[in-house]
Amino acid sequence: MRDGSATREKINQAALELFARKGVAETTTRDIAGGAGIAEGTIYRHYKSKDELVRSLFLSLYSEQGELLAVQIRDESGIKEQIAVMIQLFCRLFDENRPLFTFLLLTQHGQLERVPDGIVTPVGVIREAITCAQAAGQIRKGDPDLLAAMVLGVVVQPAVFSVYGRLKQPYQDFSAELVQAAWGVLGLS
Amino acid sequence: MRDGSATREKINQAALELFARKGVAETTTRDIAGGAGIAEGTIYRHYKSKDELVRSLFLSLYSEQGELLAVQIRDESGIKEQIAVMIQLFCRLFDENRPLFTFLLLTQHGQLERVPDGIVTPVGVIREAITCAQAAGQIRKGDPDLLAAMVLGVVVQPAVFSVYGRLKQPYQDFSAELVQAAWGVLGLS
Amino acid sequence: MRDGSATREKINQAALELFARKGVAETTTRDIAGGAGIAEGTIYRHYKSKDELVRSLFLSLYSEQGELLAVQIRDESGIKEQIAVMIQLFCRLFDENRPLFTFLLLTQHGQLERVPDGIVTPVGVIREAITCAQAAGQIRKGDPDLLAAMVLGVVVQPAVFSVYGRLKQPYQDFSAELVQAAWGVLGLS
Amino acid sequence: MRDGSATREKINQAALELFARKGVAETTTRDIAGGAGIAEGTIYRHYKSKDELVRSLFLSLYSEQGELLAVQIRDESGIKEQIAVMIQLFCRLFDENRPLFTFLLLTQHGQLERVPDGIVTPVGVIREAITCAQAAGQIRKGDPDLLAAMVLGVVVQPAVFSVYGRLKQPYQDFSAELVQAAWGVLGLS
DNA sequence: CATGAATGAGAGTTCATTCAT
DNA sequence: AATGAATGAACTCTCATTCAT
Repeated sequence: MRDGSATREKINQAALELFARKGVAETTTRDIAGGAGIAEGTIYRHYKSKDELVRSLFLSLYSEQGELLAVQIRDESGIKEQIAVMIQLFCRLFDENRPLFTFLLLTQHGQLERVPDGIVTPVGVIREAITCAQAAGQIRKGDPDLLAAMVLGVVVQPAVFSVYGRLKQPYQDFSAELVQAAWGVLGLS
Repeated sequence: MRDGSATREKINQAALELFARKGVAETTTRDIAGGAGIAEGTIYRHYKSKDELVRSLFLSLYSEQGELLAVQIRDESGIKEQIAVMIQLFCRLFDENRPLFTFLLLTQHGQLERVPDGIVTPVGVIREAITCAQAAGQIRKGDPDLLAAMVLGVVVQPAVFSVYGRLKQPYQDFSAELVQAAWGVLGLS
Repeated sequence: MRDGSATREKINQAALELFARKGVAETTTRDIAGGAGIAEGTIYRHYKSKDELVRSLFLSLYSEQGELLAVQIRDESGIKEQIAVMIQLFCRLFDENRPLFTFLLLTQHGQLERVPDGIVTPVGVIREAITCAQAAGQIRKGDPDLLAAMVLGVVVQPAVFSVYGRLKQPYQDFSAELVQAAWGVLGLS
Repeated sequence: MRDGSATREKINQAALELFARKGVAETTTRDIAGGAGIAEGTIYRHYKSKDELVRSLFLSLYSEQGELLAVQIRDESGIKEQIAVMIQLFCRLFDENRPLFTFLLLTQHGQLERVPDGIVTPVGVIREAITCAQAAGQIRKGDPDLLAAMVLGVVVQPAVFSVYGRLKQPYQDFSAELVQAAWGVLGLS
């Protein structure tokens, strides 16, 4: 903490919050510096550019979510339970840190194209679980990328609506319905 | 040419294509003028600002999609068929005009918040169909906004992945699977 | 009036009113066309440029005032009476057409430099009257340009204050005081 | 140089000189930056807009002149002496810094309307002196605003003519005549 | 490591002017 | 003579980035 990593964390926090609230293009480096309580130039001691800050923030948070999901389902063997715990986790995390998910949702465009290989992503984890379940005969065959996308869509689109105020309750209230629907997508129960 | 509607259309076409390819913030008014083959100042005879161009374009295209869906399901009475024809229509339109959907998908953030009331939107149409089906006892009760969001997600998220190259086939190839999944979301067969 | 001079007059009226209210630089050709109820391009059938419109308007109105003053004092022989009638005339015209004087007052900067020779101007008329009075021994010697400027200042500066709201009564109320003061400037009674 | 006050001063100097020479509307921010030897963007670290630069410059210089006058007449008790020293001071300052007065004279239109209360202005000082003199019975009754305006006009209008080349001598040459005329306005000797 | 004044390329926008109708 | 859509040069202003302190 002597080495300035506290400063970096302040930058990340301020940037995340501002990006979620105003959008990336609409947030200036001055905004970020102001929010973090530091000088504008200081940002450039920690990131080569604003763009790198955005990418770094996105990638670390995106893969962090992937890893949380991965850990969560490690001990579950059935796809039904895996889907359920993933969705419950997502709902809880979403309610606990909306700026984070707002940021991920609205930054995915422009970032998804350049996610490097060999990173654990939420989609990757879902896709993996689906592939395993297919191998185990738990669910029907079919393009696992498509299935993963559809499952993700079931969970993410209501979250988008929640962010934009069309759905007003805590996201966890929808947990059971979301699980049910995701199962439906995969033809379960 | 006596009226400027041809010019306005050229602006719309160029803007749509550029917004889809590079993003809104990354597209300059100079880019648009160049793409449309007109002078930069001419944009401002048709739109008060770049922002108004974006909003106007989004709203007209967004509601146009809504109306196409509405027309398509008018003569269908069962929710299953309605879902099916909507998805088939979406798949076909998506393949026929990717820039349009790319634009809508990546511009929704920042625009959805300010969709005026009294406009026909894709979500509105889906929601309406779901409400009717619930009233008719065709599907289970439950928050129609949530159900509509989930159905939308099933169709839209794979489209996003398609736009970003994670799904490479023509979107119509997924048509049957998408219909199946959407039914599953609603608990239909 | 068949020949478009009515249109020219509409342009002049609208321009005068707008220039007085908003200033020359702040008034656009679009404003003028709108105010005159004509198309923007039409202005250019009557004036080569906005600048020429301003200059033409200024010069014709400025010299018109000069001529009105000249006519008014033609039959007066004493400087005291001449000063008095000029000021009374100015006060009346000012109250009757404030936009005109507002325009002249705020456009003089930038126009006075290029008043062509051989034109009758208010200052010229005052200067002439002073020179005559000096020749006739009615007032003391002294630079007639300076004397004319001072007399003009006595009348014009309160008018400026009136335009900007620091003096609120009708300008004619000040008539007697202004005459008295102008006489005082010239050392009369 | 650690604080930017030297830069601000360079901007003020360059702007004043250019505004006086070419007019405010005709002076671009590029001109100012060029004149000050700085980058165009630097102006905006010191002023929110060109308009604010103009207003700030006008107000500070205008009130500065007012304060110089106020200080000058503080120890004079008779209105005659006060008028005399004010005019002598004005003449000297005018000759020493023509751009400053040219700027004030041609910017007053558009700025005078928005002079905030509680600021010392040249007119205010003159008006105050007149009011006192009236109270002391030194000069005749009458609207002090009008009297102040007339006295100001006597001094300012020749200055305008001087700026536009109609009066060519140093302004101090007129000092005695101006004093005499100003006294005449007030009915003194 | 942190600062913040300065930079300068380039953005969005304005508007006097033109010209085909 | 009148129109008004189109022009394009030039404007004001923004902001990611640099660098002397």
